[in-house]
Amino acid sequence: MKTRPATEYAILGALRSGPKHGYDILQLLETRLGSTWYVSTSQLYVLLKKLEDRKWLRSSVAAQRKRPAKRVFSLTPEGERAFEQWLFSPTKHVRDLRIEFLTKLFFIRDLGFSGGEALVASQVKLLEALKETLLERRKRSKDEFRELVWDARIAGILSWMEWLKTSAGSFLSEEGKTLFSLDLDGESGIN
Amino acid sequence: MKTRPATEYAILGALRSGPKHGYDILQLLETRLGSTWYVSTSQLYVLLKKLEDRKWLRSSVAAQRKRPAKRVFSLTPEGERAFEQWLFSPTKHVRDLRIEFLTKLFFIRDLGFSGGEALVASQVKLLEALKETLLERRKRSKDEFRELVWDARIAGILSWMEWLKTSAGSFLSEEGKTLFSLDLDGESGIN
DNA sequence: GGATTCATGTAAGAGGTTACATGATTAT
DNA sequence: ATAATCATGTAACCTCTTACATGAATCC
Repeated sequence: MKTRPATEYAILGALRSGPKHGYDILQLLETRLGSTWYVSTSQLYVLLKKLEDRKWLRSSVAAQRKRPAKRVFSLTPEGERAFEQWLFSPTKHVRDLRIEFLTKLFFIRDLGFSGGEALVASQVKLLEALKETLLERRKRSKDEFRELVWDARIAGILSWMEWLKTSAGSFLSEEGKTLFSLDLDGESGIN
Repeated sequence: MKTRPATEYAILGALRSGPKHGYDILQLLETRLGSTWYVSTSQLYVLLKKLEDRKWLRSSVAAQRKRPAKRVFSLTPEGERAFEQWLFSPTKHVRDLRIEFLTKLFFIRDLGFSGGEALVASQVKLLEALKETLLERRKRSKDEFRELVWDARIAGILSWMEWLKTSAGSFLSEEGKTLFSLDLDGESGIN
């Protein structure tokens, strides 16, 4: 199963709070997500077309007296489902945390969803498991270069786990709209 | 100044220890760099052609009695210069540490270069400076999401700095380095 | 007789960037 | 007047992946 590129979900997320036209989406992603997620204007319109073909979006043209016509996009029920499924899934790869996971957290809070803590918890669990397999492999590694590689990856994972438990936790708990529990997992007292 | 994709430098690195043909390069990168750097067979031949066009490589066809002809590639002086310039430059972006920087360290040790410690030191310096600017920006950040983003990036940088000072340091200083020995005559040494 | 190793490539496609192309309105 | 904002797109190109294509030699 090939997962769709994350950029498309950012667009879905922008539309989750109501129908918007292309330029609007651009503004929203730029001002709110900032440097975390840059979508070029060209790419945006290409992706909007693609998402409409896939029936996750539909559009209607809104004529304006003084401006070029706008194409207003809105989520279809399928699109909404796809977005929420993406939103609450932890990322499989560590490299996707930096952009993709951050964006998930953004939308969860921005759109007023609950379930952020659960997402963080499942991401921690996933990283915990990954860390274990890497530690295993590190033990078995034949040469020093491999060890160096595993060390780097493991260090990165630990850093993200720490971040998830502290920064991400408090980001979600601020505002107090959902119950905050840092009781993330049973078996890892290790740091 | 657009930097060349790092994959090409891995190929140059493989050839730095002596002329090789495509299949050989593939084997070498696979067995030595392993999962750190995967180059598909198709990509390899495309890149070899590109590098030859760029005059960083030259090739000659070596006929074999019992096998299909091999095209043996070797570094030109320009190629060698380009490789060494790449080899001793720290990576500008944190995301490139995972693959590109690791590979630099591999080649420095594998080829018996000195100057690894200096590279590590300059990479640390670069990250240190980056950390400072990020800390500055974090202070100025208007919303909590931006703070979260900066926190993640800063944590990642700190993790890498720690790794550079410990793991990378001991990797370079350890004895039993494989000093490269050239095997210049064509098909003798292999299998 | 069938799988694996040796050995080299082409072609299509996915996902993205940069450049190009258009044009009206509004703010300075 | 001219720059910025609003508003939409196409085309070319880059890097990498996957699939396709070929074929002899050797190992089991």
